[in-house]
Amino acid sequence: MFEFALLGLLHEAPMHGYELRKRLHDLLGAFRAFSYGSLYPTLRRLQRAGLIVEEGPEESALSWGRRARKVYKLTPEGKERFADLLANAGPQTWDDDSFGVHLAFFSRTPADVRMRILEGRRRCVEERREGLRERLARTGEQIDRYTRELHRQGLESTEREVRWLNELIAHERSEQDE
Amino acid sequence: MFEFALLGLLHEAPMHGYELRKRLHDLLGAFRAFSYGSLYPTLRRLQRAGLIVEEGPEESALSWGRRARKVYKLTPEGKERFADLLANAGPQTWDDDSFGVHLAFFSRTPADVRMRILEGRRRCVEERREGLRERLARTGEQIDRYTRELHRQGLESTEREVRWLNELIAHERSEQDE
DNA sequence: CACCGATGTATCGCAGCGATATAATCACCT
DNA sequence: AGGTGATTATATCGCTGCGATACATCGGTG
Repeated sequence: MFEFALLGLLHEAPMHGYELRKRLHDLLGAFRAFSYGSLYPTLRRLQRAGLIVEEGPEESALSWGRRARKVYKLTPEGKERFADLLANAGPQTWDDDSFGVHLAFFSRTPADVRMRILEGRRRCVEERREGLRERLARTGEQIDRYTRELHRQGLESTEREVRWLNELIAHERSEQDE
Repeated sequence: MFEFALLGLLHEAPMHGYELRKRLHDLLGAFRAFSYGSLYPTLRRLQRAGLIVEEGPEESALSWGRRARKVYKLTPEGKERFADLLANAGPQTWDDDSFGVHLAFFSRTPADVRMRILEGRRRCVEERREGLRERLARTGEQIDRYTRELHRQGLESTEREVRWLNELIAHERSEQDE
């Protein structure tokens, strides 16, 4: 997942770790924070898998004095891998953790896959909503006040998210027709 | 965190793994799902730490024919540990992952700690909200449509959560004064 | 000059997840 | 009586990601 995000980011330009992290943080803002504890290991994983490579040590002319940094760039296999991940978009693509990340890379995502992800996400949130509705109805008044409050808030926010997704989907469709 | 949840649940009654999982799922509903992959290891961890013990094999009379199950109950140390976790409630208590869990155990939480957690959570969400506002303002129109949409939605939902927390806090205060 | 905050790379141990294996029991249909 | 699938139940494996921490350099500000 982090793998997906890093590959996506490196499509913009070659970057070093710190930069990737900042860029990602900027992109996802509230949605999800990635720590260096995942960043560097993932980077090495991608490198071992041949999906990224360290850019040669040239271009030192301009920016010397700068601290040692490793700039990574995508290999053709890396680009392919990113495309594959999108092509095989499935349930884990639209769970709470990844949906935001994928949305952030939508401009680099084919229209049909965009639609599949949006609809998958909608179904996922709708299911949660139904679960909450049922739970709230089932447990009449006898349940703990705070838990009830938690579920009420959860229900409301899933309802909002479904509405939001509907708008996104509608917009997507209108663009497709034009 | 899972540790906190299990200790909290076992205050209700002695339970076996499967039951704990179901109860937790019911309690948290949409909020968070726990897999058996964390459940059983955590249970063993708690047992090793002496916070829970397997209940003796008695009372077999009533329920035989049932599949082997291990019923755990709290030790005094376990109860103490739960109280300690509440007493030392800090930042990790009110992050996205744990806040819901803690709220679900509020009826077992002292009023002053409840207030500390609610206010901590509010500050945390407010900070996120400010971050999003700033980011939305800073990046005028030039940013990717989808990312922008993500941030807009994020901002709206954090705003709603702050309002919700305000209500909870107000209610808490009104109860304190009465 | 001394300190601080940002830049930068890196590792360690732990928490939690998803997938999977295994097995007994129950409710139901035929 | 037999079969089938859902539910109850425990457990492990490898992996992802996190928080804490360490370390080093740089550009300012007091």
